[in-house]
Amino acid sequence: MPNVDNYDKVVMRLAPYPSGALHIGNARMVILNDEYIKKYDGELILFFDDTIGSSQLLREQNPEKAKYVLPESYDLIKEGLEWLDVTYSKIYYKSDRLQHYYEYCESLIKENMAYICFCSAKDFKENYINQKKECPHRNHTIQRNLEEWDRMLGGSYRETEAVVRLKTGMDHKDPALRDQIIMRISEAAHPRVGTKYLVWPMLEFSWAIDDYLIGVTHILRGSDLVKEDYIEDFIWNHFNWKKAQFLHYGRINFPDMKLSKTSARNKIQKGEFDGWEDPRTWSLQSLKKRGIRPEALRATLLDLGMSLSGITFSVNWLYSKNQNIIDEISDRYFYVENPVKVEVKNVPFKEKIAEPLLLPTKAEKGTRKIKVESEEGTISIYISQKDATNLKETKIIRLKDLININIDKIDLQSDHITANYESTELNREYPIIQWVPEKHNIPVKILKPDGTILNGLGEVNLKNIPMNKTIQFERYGFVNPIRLENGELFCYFTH
RNA sequence: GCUUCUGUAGUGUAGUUCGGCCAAGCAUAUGAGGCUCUCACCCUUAUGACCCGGGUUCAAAUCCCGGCAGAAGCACCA
Repeated sequence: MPNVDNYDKVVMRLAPYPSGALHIGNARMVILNDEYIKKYDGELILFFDDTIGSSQLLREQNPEKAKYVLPESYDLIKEGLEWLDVTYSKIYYKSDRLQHYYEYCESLIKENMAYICFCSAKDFKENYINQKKECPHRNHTIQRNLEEWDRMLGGSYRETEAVVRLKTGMDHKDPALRDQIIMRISEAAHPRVGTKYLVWPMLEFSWAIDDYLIGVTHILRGSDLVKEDYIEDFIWNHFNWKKAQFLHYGRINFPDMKLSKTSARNKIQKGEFDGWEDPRTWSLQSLKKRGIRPEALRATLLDLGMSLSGITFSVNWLYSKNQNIIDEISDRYFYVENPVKVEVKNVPFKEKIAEPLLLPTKAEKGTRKIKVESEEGTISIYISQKDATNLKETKIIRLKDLININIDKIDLQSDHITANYESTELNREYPIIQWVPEKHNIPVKILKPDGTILNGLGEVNLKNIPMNKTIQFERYGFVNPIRLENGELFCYFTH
């Protein structure tokens, strides 16, 4: 990190916009900040970037697209940070600090660095930005601008009728930086301060003020915000303030994941998603529910580093890191999806207890017991549909830790298979599959990351497992048990 | 279109500051083999990259120039 020595102490800030729970993409910003703070023994500030968001007009005309503060997200964000094990020294709210922005905005007007503009957005872009011309309002006197500023604050103008523009220069070579708006009017209500304020700052302006006031030394932001550096720097230069350092990281694309707090919010409101824990939100809350370890997410994000190039994120990186952690602590159980019944005849015992290891890599953890009983020399068990479709008549397979059976007849139409007892000893020639007794088992539902729910049966020992501790269904994958209700186990699929 | 940034194996990253130790490391993915009463884990092994073209130099992934490709910004969003 550059220029650490220019400052007594490294101070950085997390600046989430509270429009929903933090998701896997936001976590990169959080983790990188946290790692730098730890490395340089600095201070981390949580600064809710809760300005007003979209105007009242947009909220009415296009509520789907509108961006606004969601009251519950303040807590959702804190919860996510806690899960990530990120601590901060203090909390600020932008919505508490409007007076600061007003004060410095007025200074800029007084010093002829800003003016009140009455152009519409379209007009300004087409006639002035694109043609590098100054709009008529730009040359109003300071006195006039101050009067109009008072009228803006006093409510004489409605939304979109007046804005404050910074005089960065209409001939600036970068069209993105020509006389940017720094303050605008919003009639929308804010969850924390209601309609107390009518005039709200734009992101870059508010940060120019706050980063200075709260003493931030290093600012980490995505490459989508590089132009904001210019505005902050412009204002710091003008006030002759000590500057913070900017650091950037590139954008990540998340194919097959819709990573948008706004979009998640809409789907939750419509009832399409089951709250912020729905795996399709990819929120930190949902990852926790799935049994993803925060250390795995941290390591994955850290692997990406500060690279400026656009990255296509592969969720397998996360799964792989997570598996390294949970594989050696997740107990194993039998689970059969879309069960198909198998009747095994001519078994030479009345009852037999299979004793598979809870965790093969740690045999000292012991075994679990699965009992099967025969009636008139026949036992009934279930296997998964997937395994059933791979069976062939007269072929021998092994029911893991139990017996070998010789397939007799396969009738997948009626989900019924018959077989004959073959032998008991392990023989590696035979394919090994998992099974569940017909008499003692437990229904299991699994919620997949795409929102689908799958049904199956699990071994009876699942009735006595702790919730929220990942387990592995052998030859299937890892799941996180969420609740045992009405004799049914409900799990989130991990990976 | 204008502005800025970035280009190392399928994917991501290390190395680029101060050229040589990089015929390029690591992770993940994939193939093969081993271990195992899971097609998990673990072990062994294989595959696979410096965007292109010039230039400087004894020497370039690293410096310079020119292409090309990708990303971001050009909102009264953050």
